[in-house]
Amino acid sequence: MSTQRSYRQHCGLARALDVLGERWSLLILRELLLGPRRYGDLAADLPGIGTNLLATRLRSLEEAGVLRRTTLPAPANVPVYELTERGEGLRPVLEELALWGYDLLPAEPAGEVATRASWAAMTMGAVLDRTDTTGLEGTFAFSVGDELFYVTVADDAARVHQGVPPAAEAHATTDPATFFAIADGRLSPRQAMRDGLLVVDGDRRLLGRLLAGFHLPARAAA
Amino acid sequence: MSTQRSYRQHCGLARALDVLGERWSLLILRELLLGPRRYGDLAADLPGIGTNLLATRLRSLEEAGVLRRTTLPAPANVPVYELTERGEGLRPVLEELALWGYDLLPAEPAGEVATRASWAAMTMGAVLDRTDTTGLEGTFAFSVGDELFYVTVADDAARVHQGVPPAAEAHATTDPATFFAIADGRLSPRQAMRDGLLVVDGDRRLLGRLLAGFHLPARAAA
DNA sequence: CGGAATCCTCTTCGATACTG
DNA sequence: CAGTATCGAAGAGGATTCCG
Repeated sequence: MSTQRSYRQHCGLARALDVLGERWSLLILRELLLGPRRYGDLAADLPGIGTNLLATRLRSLEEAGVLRRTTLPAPANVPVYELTERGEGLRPVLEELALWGYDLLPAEPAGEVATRASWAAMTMGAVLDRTDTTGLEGTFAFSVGDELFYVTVADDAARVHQGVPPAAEAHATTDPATFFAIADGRLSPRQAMRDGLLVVDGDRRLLGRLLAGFHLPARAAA
Repeated sequence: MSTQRSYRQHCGLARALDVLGERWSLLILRELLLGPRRYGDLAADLPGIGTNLLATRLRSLEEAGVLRRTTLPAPANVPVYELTERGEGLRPVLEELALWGYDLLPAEPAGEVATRASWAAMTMGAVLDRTDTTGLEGTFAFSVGDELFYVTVADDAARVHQGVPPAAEAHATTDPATFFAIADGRLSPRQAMRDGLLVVDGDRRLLGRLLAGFHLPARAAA
């Protein structure tokens, strides 16, 4: 079938791009960085991809050993796609590239642009992952609109996962507008709580400390 | 002209891919990581690109502020393309991605595959850049077949540049086969010198120490 | 109903030829 | 030397249909 288009260069970068360089591939992997996902959820979170192209990309990424198709343990028993270890190895690359691109992003979403709190959270996770997190260890759940995700801070890795954690030090509930306002520093968590826009269950102090590091990057001067 | 195809997602990664995600773009930037290049040289080092596509990419990358078109100072006075600071900011991303892809590369170039010592050198530079280089500071020139490049090791940055350095601690001359054999550890520099396959001018000891760190990455087990 | 394969149109790519 | 013009081939996007 696929003629396997290739740059035909004996070079690591060219080889990486042979595998990852086609349209949508890295965005599929971005979604999987948040955890295993179902086909339909991937399609929903990648508006515009078209179901045929999603299937094609998933197949070629699976062939390349970057992701695998598997089945969630009972009682879920649903088929999902998840990163392999090789795919997980792309996390630093995708985080760096996201941070680089964040600087090119307009301050406000303009026009018909899809927005997800979890995309911002991934960028925030990249920031947190590059700072000292001692004393912040724990799990922090977020409900933002209809999105559910959580942040885990361990020894020296910070990760954002989609879904609901088994347990958490704190659970924050808010709406997207408030979430983004806090994330880029326009609103303090303290003020948001006072106004009833941010509701926190659990360890408020620790969540407050988390939010000091879990935010969008400073933007370069225009 | 170009409808500026975009993923239309308010996400750093998606934005980065809007700018860099099209075919050939990152390979053009790879070439520019080695220094300013002329249009014709880019075309020659990217076999298969097609001159129209090269022109289109250069234009859009210039518009994105990743590279600029400029003129080399007299007496050269030739037009070249070079990275902007924003483009230079992609170096860590490209190095990480190249290291990731290097692992997928077959041990031997198979079939009709272009090979350049400078591509390997870039990967080797990425390795060197991630190790401690104290005591290795200096400039080291290489002539490999018809390729000329040099490695600079400063405080804690190692870089590979195309061309001839103003001055160097040592100058190594060899053929591609010997260079690759040394680079991936199949041949010791010492042995290559004894066999007359590697000729070194200047500080042999320091060059020998450089080559201890300037090599291709260890390959993951198959 | 979720997970794809098919079909059709439009855009992009690749190769060569051509021009200032 | 540094690009632009052109054109057939391949890829992407969208809707619909098929399969379990």
